[in-house]
Amino acid sequence: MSTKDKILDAAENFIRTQGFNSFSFRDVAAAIGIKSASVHYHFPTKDDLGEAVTDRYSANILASLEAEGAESTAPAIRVDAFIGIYRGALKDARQMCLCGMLGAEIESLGDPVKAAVRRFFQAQENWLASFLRKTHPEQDDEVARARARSAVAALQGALIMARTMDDHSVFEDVAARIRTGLIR
Amino acid sequence: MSTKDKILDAAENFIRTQGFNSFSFRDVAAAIGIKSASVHYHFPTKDDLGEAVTDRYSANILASLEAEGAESTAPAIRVDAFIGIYRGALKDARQMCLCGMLGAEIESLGDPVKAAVRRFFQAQENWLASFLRKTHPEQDDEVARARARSAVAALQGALIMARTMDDHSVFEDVAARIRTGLIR
DNA sequence: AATTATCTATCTATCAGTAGGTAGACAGAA
DNA sequence: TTCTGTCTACCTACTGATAGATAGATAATT
Repeated sequence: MSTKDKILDAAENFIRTQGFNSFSFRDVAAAIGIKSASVHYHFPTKDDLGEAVTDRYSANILASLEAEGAESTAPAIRVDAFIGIYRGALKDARQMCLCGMLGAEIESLGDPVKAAVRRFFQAQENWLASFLRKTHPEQDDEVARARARSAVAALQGALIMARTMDDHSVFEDVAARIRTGLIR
Repeated sequence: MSTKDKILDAAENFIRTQGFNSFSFRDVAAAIGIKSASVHYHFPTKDDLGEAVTDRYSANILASLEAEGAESTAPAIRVDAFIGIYRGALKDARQMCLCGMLGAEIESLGDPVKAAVRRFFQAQENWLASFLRKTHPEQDDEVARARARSAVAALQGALIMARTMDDHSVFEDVAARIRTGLIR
């Protein structure tokens, strides 16, 4: 793996566990065995790094939804793929969604990172709303959008609560209700 | 207002807008026109300050629920009081729930703050679950708990999304669905 | 083929600024 | 006098960021 990718991996991990403002260039460098000046070589400023991590994360999520939850797949499978992305973050490494974390800290971020986080949430809402318009063509677009927003919000909040309470059942309780709410 | 209260107010504001790791003792001191050493006099460490802010916040929320949503009040009013706490944070100052922010950053916090945040979420869940057991006595306790957790999670996530998208309608869309879900 | 020049990725060393935190002086109130 | 609250002055550690050196690979020129 290239150094650039190692840096992105380490930075993503720091952001998703501790937040954007609680890690330094030195932390990232130490995590992968280089010096902080070398991190600056690949990403001149912390905002550059944050933007790159966020863009890569968004692309990965969308690609994963494309793979596991393509339009041809059955509705229940598609919903499970969507929820599974959030569950995986929690189960694999007790992490937040990258953009859930950055969204909480949004006021302390630079404009490029802010914009990248916005794009992520818009994409999540769009994916779910478009799913709902397909499975419930009789429903108003506004209703689909509201349902989509509610599901994304609940998943983000579920990650916060499950991590805080150190109890995965919090996430599962919320996920189960979202699932039936989206499939119904 | 006492200096101690001014410090708590300023710290709460910083945490709820930017997060616990993006403000300093100097920031707090400057916000209220004193020196950082004086902040240390009232709260020796940053953890002490974080714990005090969190405990005060929890007490205030519970008192407010006691006042506006006491057990004798009609269910719809009680739910509105609960949701209104979250809406107020967003509308008045575009702030997060203090514990939603700290919950996201939980891994970077000291144990006393962690514990205080946990107590808040447990109290929120308990309040809503006890409300639901009263309005739906026929329902299992586990269902009430799951419904309560889902509502709190969705409200926390709604704050993140509404702030990130700079669009209050995101919050209102989610709040409306939670409201009907809780009253039904 | 040999030489020269350029590029890439890293390093060491350093900067000015800020972090959380402390010691001790001082003024006013009890 | 003693206690309370605030101050000045300072500490060590760390922050994001930069400058300049260096080694190795690659490309261009002779």
